[in-house]
Amino acid sequence: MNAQAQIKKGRKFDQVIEGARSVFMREGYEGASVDEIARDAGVSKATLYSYFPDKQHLFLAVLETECAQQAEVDFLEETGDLTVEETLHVICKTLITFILSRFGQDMFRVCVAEAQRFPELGRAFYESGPKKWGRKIALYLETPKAQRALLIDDSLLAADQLAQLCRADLMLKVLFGIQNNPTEDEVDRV
Amino acid sequence: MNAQAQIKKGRKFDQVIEGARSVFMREGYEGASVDEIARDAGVSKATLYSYFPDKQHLFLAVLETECAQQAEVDFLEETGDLTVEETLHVICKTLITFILSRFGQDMFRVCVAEAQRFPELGRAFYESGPKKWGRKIALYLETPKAQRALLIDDSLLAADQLAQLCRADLMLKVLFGIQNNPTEDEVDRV
DNA sequence: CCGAAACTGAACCAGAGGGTTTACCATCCC
DNA sequence: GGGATGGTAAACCCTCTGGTTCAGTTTCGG
Repeated sequence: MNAQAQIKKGRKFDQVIEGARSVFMREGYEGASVDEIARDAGVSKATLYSYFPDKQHLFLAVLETECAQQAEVDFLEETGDLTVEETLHVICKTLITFILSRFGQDMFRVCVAEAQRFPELGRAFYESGPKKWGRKIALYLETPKAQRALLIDDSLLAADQLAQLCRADLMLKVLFGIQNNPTEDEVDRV
Repeated sequence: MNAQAQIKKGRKFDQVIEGARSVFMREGYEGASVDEIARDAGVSKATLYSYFPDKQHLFLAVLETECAQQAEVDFLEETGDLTVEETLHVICKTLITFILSRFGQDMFRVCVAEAQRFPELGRAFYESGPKKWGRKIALYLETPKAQRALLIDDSLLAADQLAQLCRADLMLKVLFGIQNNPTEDEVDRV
């Protein structure tokens, strides 16, 4: 009764997705060739085309699972006995680590690049990534404990801004990787 | 004696660059075909190839002029009799307007997308864009007038962060365009 | 008005692209 | 044993791509 039950079948399915993922992330949509994907996935082109009707659907399928995986990333497992400042520090560090990770970078790059060609993609990425983080952070900011320590009226906007501050050096990472500024971020913000 | 004097010659040069610009921005590097560029530029493929040895060089040339143009964007023409808060407001508004403009968006998208394939591109974009803004804002923040009103130790970092706050809704623009938050940004910041 | 330089159009090339098909193998379950 | 089912390899089709060439036209400075 599942909607996608008709599409996916066969044992090599995951191999295909994984191979496609790596090639698409490396080369972008137009840059990736189906032959290369098949080779990289250790699968024949025929098999590949038995799963997906064409390149586009394969691409979308990959991005779908990526977005789902992105949405899984979590934080705030235990925040019980930390001060508000410490908690924010943890949040920022987690976010920054994720954003600077290979996964986060590739994801971001490909989605930005192809959001034009695949309009739905932009929305899906935004929903499963930034928006989700924003909501979670906002949720924490509305906690009585946080409210007592900070004066915030629009918690969603504030959450967005906090998240954005963490990105301050995203582009710098193209050149080198630092992640020691969360401390300063915190100080400035609180 | 100029380094690039040997390369560029002929009357249709600008047409070529312009056509290439629009196609590359629309389709990305791999997505753009040379035939389409020639058509769009109102020029024959032969002419095109008389200017540039290959697609890659054409692409780089386009991006070069784009970066130069990006670096031209200016603000802070007159800041004489404005309060510090007002000045910051103006700066933010200018930055946001630029970032959300068609030009800024296309620029950003293509550079992010192709920074992998053309490593120098990422650096060039960063230098002529974000870095330049950061330095300019930092310059203002070090003004005696600003120093009197704000307590800032690392003005470059602060500038980066201010600029970054302005980007808070960049992705939202994929869906709709707002620019009424600079006011709130200011309030939070000062 | 001449001659050179710039430009054109179209034909051409080799290679690679997406996508299909065919004929053949490996399981696995009855 | 004998079909299904899922997989494979390779050849194949057709289109498009980047890139070249060339005979002929436009443009323009002197």
